[in-house]
Amino acid sequence: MPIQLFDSLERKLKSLAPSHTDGVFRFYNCGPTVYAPAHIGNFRTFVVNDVLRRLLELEFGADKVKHVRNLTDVDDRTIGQTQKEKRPLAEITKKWTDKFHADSDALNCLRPHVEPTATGHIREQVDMIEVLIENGNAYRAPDGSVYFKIASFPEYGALSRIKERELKVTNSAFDADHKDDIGDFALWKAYKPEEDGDVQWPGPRTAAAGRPGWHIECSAMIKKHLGETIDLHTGGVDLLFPHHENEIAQSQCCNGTTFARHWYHSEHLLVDGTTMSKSKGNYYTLSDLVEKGYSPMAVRYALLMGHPRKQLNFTLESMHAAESALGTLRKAWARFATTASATANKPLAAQDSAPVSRLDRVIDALRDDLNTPAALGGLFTAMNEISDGTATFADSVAFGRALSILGIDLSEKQNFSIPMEIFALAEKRWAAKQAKDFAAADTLRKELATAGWSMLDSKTDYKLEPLKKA
RNA sequence: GGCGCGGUAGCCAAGUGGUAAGGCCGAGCUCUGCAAAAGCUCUAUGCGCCGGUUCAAUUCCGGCCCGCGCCUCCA
Repeated sequence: MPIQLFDSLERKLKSLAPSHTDGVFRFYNCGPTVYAPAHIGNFRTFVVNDVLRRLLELEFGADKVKHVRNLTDVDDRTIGQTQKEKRPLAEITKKWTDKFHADSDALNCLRPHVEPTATGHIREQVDMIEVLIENGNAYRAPDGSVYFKIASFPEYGALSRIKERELKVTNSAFDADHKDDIGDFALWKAYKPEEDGDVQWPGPRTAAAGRPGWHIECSAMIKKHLGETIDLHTGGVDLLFPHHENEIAQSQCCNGTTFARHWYHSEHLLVDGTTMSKSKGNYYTLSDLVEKGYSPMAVRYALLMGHPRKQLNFTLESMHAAESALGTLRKAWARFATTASATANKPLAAQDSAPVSRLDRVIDALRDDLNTPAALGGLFTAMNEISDGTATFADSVAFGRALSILGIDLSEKQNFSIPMEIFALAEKRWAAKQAKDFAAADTLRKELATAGWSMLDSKTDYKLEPLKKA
């Protein structure tokens, strides 16, 4: 069964396969703008793409997948941030790039093979813009900016069906006030001293100095790192229009070939039933959730609980469910891993086929349009079957493989430290318990709870855990 | 107004023309000084509403109600 993914352009499921003779599957995922911490809605897309990357590597081979994801490090928002903070652009984008990497790592997302930046590809962008001007697809505006002329590209709107839409004409849509047509978009923005600080580069021939428009960076970086035709282009739905529509226009007019053979868009993450925004105060970053006591792995799990092409409503309750589910998996795996080791000496062939196929339902669910909730369900179904004490070595291997495709790391990472006074209280309680002074032990347990800690006894030992914050 | 998506148990969620995966929560049992943990067991005669097609619909068709997203900041 090949990997099938919904194609946003043709609006149907299509099989994925490399088209280049080298057999390398080329895919590009639109990355973050590094002017602030990425929120978990952003990470939904990146986690989904990470599962896709892992699945592709399983399918085509680890060395037969080339994954490129950009960093937008110059645009209205990054520049706006430099003005707000009165700091150099590079300093701000470095800070948030580092944070993005740290969060991605914590979420167990594989780094893309190439992570190009917009500022690192000014030359490539200018080159493309010049070709577009020469081809008559772009024009210089009076202020020295350059715009793409959508009327010059008949297929414009195929992806987003923009021709069937009514463009809402507002004043802000005409912000640039130099466009010939409301649908035209900026390829190059002329330098504005009062807004842009010291951010500017020499522009395309005939244009003013300034900076690239947002859309052109992806077209230029894709051309450089993946070629003129790529096998898959992904991103969040919000990028479908205008960003991806514009990329198609730019690239196809410049290169004269099909830009992306397949388009895939993941849906929005909602919070409390509505889209995330700072003004609504429903804006979570990874750090926010870690601060509340949730593990990054639980965040990843929570982001995979919904089908990637369906809106997913994120709540703290779902975080709790994710954390619990992860705990169940962790304990079950530990349990049957030990029973599996007992069978490890048996010949593999004798125990291979059936058990491995039990876990195939996880991979199969993923192959079927990246159905992550079904994959997670399959994981538990298999787990329940294996947990009856009959787990074999092959089960254990297959289970581990299924987990790794989902990028779920079950190793326990203690992300808290125990303050000395808490440890002292716990020791005191343990001593009281050993002395069978249960009244004192209970009082101490309450004290620990008040301080935000829970003490878990076993026969010979105890464990301290912080209570979850609301 | 235009484009699109969704409504399945307390919550999340998959799925199929032939009678509902899975997770969380909850309950019961075992275990246990307490509290947990762990293990086992249980939890939708029904899939927004109304019609239609069909031997059979949650699954197809039509209408309606409700929710959400997008329409040039946006993963």
